[in-house]
Amino acid sequence: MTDPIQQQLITARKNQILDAAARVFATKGFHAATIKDVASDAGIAAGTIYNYFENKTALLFAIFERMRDSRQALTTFAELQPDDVRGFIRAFVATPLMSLHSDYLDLFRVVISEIMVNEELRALYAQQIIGPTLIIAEKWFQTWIAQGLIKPIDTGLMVRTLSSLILGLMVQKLIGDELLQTRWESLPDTLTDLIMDGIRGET
Amino acid sequence: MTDPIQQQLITARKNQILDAAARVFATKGFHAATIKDVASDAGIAAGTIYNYFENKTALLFAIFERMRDSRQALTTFAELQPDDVRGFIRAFVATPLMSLHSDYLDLFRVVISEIMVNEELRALYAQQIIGPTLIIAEKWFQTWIAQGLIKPIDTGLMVRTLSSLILGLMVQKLIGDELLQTRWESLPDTLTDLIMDGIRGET
Amino acid sequence: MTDPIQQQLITARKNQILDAAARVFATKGFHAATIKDVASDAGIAAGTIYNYFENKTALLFAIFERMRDSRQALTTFAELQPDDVRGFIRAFVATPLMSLHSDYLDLFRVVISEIMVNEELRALYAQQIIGPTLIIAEKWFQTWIAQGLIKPIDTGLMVRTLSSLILGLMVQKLIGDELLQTRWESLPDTLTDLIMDGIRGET
Amino acid sequence: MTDPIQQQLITARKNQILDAAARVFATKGFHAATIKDVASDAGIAAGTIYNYFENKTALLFAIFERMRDSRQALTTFAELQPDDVRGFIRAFVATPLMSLHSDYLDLFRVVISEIMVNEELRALYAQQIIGPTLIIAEKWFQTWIAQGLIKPIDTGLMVRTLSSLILGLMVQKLIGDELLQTRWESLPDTLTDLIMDGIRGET
DNA sequence: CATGAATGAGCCTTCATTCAT
DNA sequence: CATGAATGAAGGCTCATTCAT
Repeated sequence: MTDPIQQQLITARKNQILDAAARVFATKGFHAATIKDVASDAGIAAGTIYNYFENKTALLFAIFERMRDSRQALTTFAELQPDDVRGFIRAFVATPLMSLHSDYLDLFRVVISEIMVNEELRALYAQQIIGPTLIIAEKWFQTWIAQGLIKPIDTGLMVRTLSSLILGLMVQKLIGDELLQTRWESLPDTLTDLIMDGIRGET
Repeated sequence: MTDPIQQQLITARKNQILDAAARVFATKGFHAATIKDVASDAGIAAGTIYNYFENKTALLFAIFERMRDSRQALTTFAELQPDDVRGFIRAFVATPLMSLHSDYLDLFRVVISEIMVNEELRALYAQQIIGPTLIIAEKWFQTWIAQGLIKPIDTGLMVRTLSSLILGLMVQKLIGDELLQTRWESLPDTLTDLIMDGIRGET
Repeated sequence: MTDPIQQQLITARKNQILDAAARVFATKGFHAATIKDVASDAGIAAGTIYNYFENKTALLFAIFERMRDSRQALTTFAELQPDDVRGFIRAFVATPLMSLHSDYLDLFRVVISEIMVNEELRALYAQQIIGPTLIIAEKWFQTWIAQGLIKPIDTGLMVRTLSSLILGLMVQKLIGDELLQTRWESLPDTLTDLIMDGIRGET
Repeated sequence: MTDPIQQQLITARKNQILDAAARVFATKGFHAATIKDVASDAGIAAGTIYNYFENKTALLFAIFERMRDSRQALTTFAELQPDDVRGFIRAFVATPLMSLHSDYLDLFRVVISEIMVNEELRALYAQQIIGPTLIIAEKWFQTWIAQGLIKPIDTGLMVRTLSSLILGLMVQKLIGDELLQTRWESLPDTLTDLIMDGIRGET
């Protein structure tokens, strides 16, 4: 049961299956992909998958969790100066944007697609990914306002606007916007400028 | 063949079917919905649907086209003053946001979900909805820059940022963000302020 | 919906399927029989069965109901004289025994087998077949006791003994007892004698 | 090979497995029970079962054989007086009826169910359990008739009637007849009276 | 001999689509 | 053009059985 070597084997096999599932889902989409597709890609028998995952949906959820974990690993703003508004904003924007590797692109597409439609997955996404980020960010904004570093804006709407902006850019990139894809690297700076100062010409 | 009365009947029947399909898809999702579900909701036989639409996917595409048309109808900025930057931005943001009625919410959810996964639908969305909007908006921004009304920003990235912001807010609302849902009405003004002037405190 | 011709067609198709199911179940047993077996035997596609029956188990239940109905049709003792104890007993015994045609033999085997194991079917059998018979019979016995026609026995146990005897004979015949099969016709008389007078030699 | 200690170990392990199988089969039924269920209940691995039994069906057969053996152990009428007709009948009836403990109830249910459907098991039951009993009983009846202790009835039908009565009562008890369950203890006497003297009132 | 992961045949069921009426 | 019964391909999932360790 708790044999560490067994656990490693189990984890390895799970990852093998999830890697295959991620590839297949990304290629064909979740609904079009079959368990046999995943099994073939993983080089195992279809039935074996059910020794490690409850059902097809569980594969999607596990993939989702892996994405969440890999994302949380990135979301560390520890080294930032507390009053460095611009630095924080840039990091806040750049971190998720840069995590959207070309490897993850198609997988993210599938997960987002299912999030829209699957209530349970949607709740997970809201609670485990969006939620914590919003709370952390909102505290920073409140601090800055108290310090007079930024205008006294509605922090709740502000953090949602920021995260929506990021999410929307990702989705639009996924949709195939060429300019976004070629200029993706320059987004953090451009966005930070916009958020800090807006577009209005100085008068 | 091209008997106008026949055409009207055909159009009416198509709309009857699409109305039903929109309701059913919105309720159960595209994949979970069956042709019989749609037929029942429309009060007709399942076979009849195939007299008007090629297959199930065609229903989704037709629904998509209706959404596109209704959206294009809204996107008229004719009455705006050419130099009213703030007015344009506000309209540009408010129009799609306000079109996300509660009626359309779930349907939009389904369509977005499929757009992510269906390449053909995705191309349509990019070309027919996002594309024209971006082109129009970009021209305005270029004009304003020429007039010195706004900073000399990268207009391509700018319009994509704006439309992504809108799209992202819609998606995040769909995901179930409560604050966004209750404060939805105040978004246009808040966003316009942000876009125009940013968050930085005046020094 | 309530079109009588439609109803007839539906009933005919249901019977066609049930006939096939009865044959196949009788031959291979319920669990070993597949839906495709039934469909092939009925000369239709597998999917068609699901237009008429919920699932495989529903087929068994419907078969059970047909047997119940055909059995109830036989269970009429109206023409008997109220004080004809021997006549009643003989009819009570003979009716079910004689209904066990060779056609029904294997089917009855399957149904009994499932009744043992399927709680819902068991409840149906107890309530709809055994129960009513016991109640009717018990009233007759009580009348006869009141009239002094038979000994003051425990009527509850008596009617259960009788119906168990019948059931047991059927089961034992199904098990393949050759003597029972060849002498089946003489059972009613033999049993009636036994029940009336026992085996003890007159002293 | 024929090491006696090895044999004991093998027998013990077989019994361990059969005990578990009996419990699991009785609880879930033969078809619903899985080999893993049995293995879990026995506290061993699924594969181990196949070191002792050919396949799943073999478990059922072995259980059946154990029931047969335990039953034969009971069926000893040695101590009865050869002319004690009533005593013999009572023992003949009481022995199997009383062997239907609540422990065995559900197991018997499963075995009977499979006997109905499995031809091989059915043959075993007929030859090894019913058959010998009938032969023994028939000889007694013939003796009694020769002695004038009972009427000159058809002994073949008679013994089958008796054993069917017992079998039928068991089945009906299994089906859930409440009165039979509460009055089960009084059956031997009641049945013996019935068989000996019938129900007809003395004239 | 014990283990239990791997296997893969096979089943029930769904449902988009067709077509005779 | 409407109907809806019939179709049958396809998929998720189970589980008895095997066999390398």
